[in-house]
Amino acid sequence: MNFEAVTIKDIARELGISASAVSKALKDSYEISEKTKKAVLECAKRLNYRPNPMAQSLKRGNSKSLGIVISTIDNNFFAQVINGMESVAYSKNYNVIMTQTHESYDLEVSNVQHLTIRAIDGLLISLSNETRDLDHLKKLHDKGLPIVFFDRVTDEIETHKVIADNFKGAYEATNSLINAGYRKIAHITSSPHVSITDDRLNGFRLAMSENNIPLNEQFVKYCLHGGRDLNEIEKALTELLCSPDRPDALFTASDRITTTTLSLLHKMGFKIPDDIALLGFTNTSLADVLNPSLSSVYQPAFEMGKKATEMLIGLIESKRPVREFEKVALPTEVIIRDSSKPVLVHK
Amino acid sequence: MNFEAVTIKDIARELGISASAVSKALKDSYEISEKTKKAVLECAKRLNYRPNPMAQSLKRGNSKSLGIVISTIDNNFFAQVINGMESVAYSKNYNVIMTQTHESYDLEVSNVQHLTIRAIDGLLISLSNETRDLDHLKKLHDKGLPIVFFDRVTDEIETHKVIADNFKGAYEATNSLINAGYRKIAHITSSPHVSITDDRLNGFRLAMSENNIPLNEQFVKYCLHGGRDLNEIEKALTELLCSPDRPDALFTASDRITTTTLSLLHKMGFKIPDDIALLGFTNTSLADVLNPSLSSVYQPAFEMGKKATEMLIGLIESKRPVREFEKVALPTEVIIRDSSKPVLVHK
DNA sequence: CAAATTTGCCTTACCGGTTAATTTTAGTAC
DNA sequence: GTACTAAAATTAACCGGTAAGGCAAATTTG
Repeated sequence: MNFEAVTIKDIARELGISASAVSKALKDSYEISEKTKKAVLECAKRLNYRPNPMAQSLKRGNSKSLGIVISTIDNNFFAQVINGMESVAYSKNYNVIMTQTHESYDLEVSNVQHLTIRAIDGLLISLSNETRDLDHLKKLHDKGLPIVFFDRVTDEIETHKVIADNFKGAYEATNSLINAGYRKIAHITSSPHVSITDDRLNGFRLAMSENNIPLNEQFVKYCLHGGRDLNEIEKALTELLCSPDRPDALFTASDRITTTTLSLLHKMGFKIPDDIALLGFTNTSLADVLNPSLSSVYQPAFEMGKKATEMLIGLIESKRPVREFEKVALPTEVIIRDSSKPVLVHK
Repeated sequence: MNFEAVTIKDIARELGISASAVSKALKDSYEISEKTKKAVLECAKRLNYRPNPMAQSLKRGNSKSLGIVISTIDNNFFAQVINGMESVAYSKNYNVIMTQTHESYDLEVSNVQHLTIRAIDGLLISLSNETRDLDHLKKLHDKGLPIVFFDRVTDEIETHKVIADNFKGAYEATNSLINAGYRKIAHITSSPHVSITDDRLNGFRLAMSENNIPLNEQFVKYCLHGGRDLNEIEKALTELLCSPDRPDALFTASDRITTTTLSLLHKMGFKIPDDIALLGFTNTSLADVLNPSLSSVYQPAFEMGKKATEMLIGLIESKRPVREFEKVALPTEVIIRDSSKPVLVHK
């Protein structure tokens, strides 16, 4: 069942020269005469010769591929990030190998393992919601594997990082809810101890305190699996909404949580924004046509993917060890739609 | 900048035996004594030895990776397909390398080229909307590269294929519109000469003719780029809706076309379903919470990815050449929501 | 015209792992 | 002690491409 390829030896045999002459001719080496070069090039084209990448990798000690670890691809944000990564990688002649953690620490460890076994030249990773221990990554980083973190990052490993400006996005989103007249604002977020959770929560807290609105700590709900399973969001919503003093607005902290919350609110029969307003992080292009149109914090996902990949390839191809690392925060965009209409207008 | 690994030679040196003894011990060969095997295994574990996949690939002549060609990953349908592919590939120790055509024939050719240069063991492909000429794939197929088509397939190459039951999905969807009281049904679809376009159009036509509803040929609109660019859908909609005898329902043929049509109808100020009903192929999990909730034909995307990958790995690992090929059609599901409510109820 | 240099190509070793062919070692039989 | 055999390990070749080093022929130089 294999699909035999033309090798450098076939060309050598055809022209009656040695394999190394062919190799050198193909690299336009000064050691080879113009006549021979021309003959080799012609023959290579005629036989449709392609160098075997595995032989090259083995010899050179690199693989020209990048590993990507994300939670799941079926999510607008990550799909757009990968889109950006692929565009850069492809243009620089790398390919990408993607794996999903589904927010599980164990899967993250085994995926990272799997990827490094497969010989990647560098790693692009957004940590799973469950991940607390970073040993699996520290070991690789210490051994010299270039790593760039994006989205969910960590301070424990010194390398390049690309995030959205989560703090500012959350701060502005919360302010917009406050300006629209909402006061009892609840926040549904992912697992604590994840970078994006902290940043977004801090932005939320600052906006609240700057406006002198006391924050009911019961109004901050964590979803340990990042909203991967519906039940945890359902539980958070039930706790928030089936109480006498329920919030008048929800600020949700991730793509999955936001869209699932919208679905559940529908199912539970809440009118948005009359019964409760909703504003959340999401990258769905359908925000405009949701019922109601959904106010959202949009992250420049494609750019994040591009930037992270450019940084990683920079690390990989750097001649000298890199000592200075960047942490880039890309601007988010808060877009107000009907799901957080001003209170005065509709009440 | 490289990240040196433990090799079989390190183990050999450590134990004072030859490299080949180590290799054989690791494969539990009968030629090696139990004592040596135990020592090798212990040492391999201690040094955290991992065989170099490129060396193995070079020797064995395979790469344990599968190429995937899709139009774009930022699309619920394809994201779910890839999800399914990844799950199977990963469990069978393959990795997947994904590329996007963005519906361009040229990109399809260059991506396929790029993938085969990278030495894949097999190819999973959904043809681009632009693709008419299949020479680039025929050549590879003739050379023995295992290929499985999914979603957008072709009759010109004999191999396994996995599709959704597009004909039946379209037939049932159209029938449901007819049963709901709509008569002037328009169909917005992708490029002609693409398998899914034909199948869906035929299902549409059959339902119409079985119900003795004459089909206005002006009511079938093709989008040559599969809805990748907004303008072509906008043009189709304008032509359909800005005419005295305009349709009372739209049946849209793909994920992108359906969601974009919904957005545009909103923007143009049409009330759905009062002014015009909408039902289309889409895999978005947000169908329920769109405005209005969107009637849809759902495709088992995850299963499609799984099935296609199982078939491909079957081809790759088959000892004897495969002569009998399957074309599997997975059932679609038509889900009626508010965007195609019965006419009597709301008019 | 011989010596020195350049040109152009070949031989060889290597990357890391696999495996056929072969040699060494240990054990048994006579 | 010799002959024979089975067991255990080694050597060598290979996968395809790369690159250092070597060598013969052609060209330049004194």
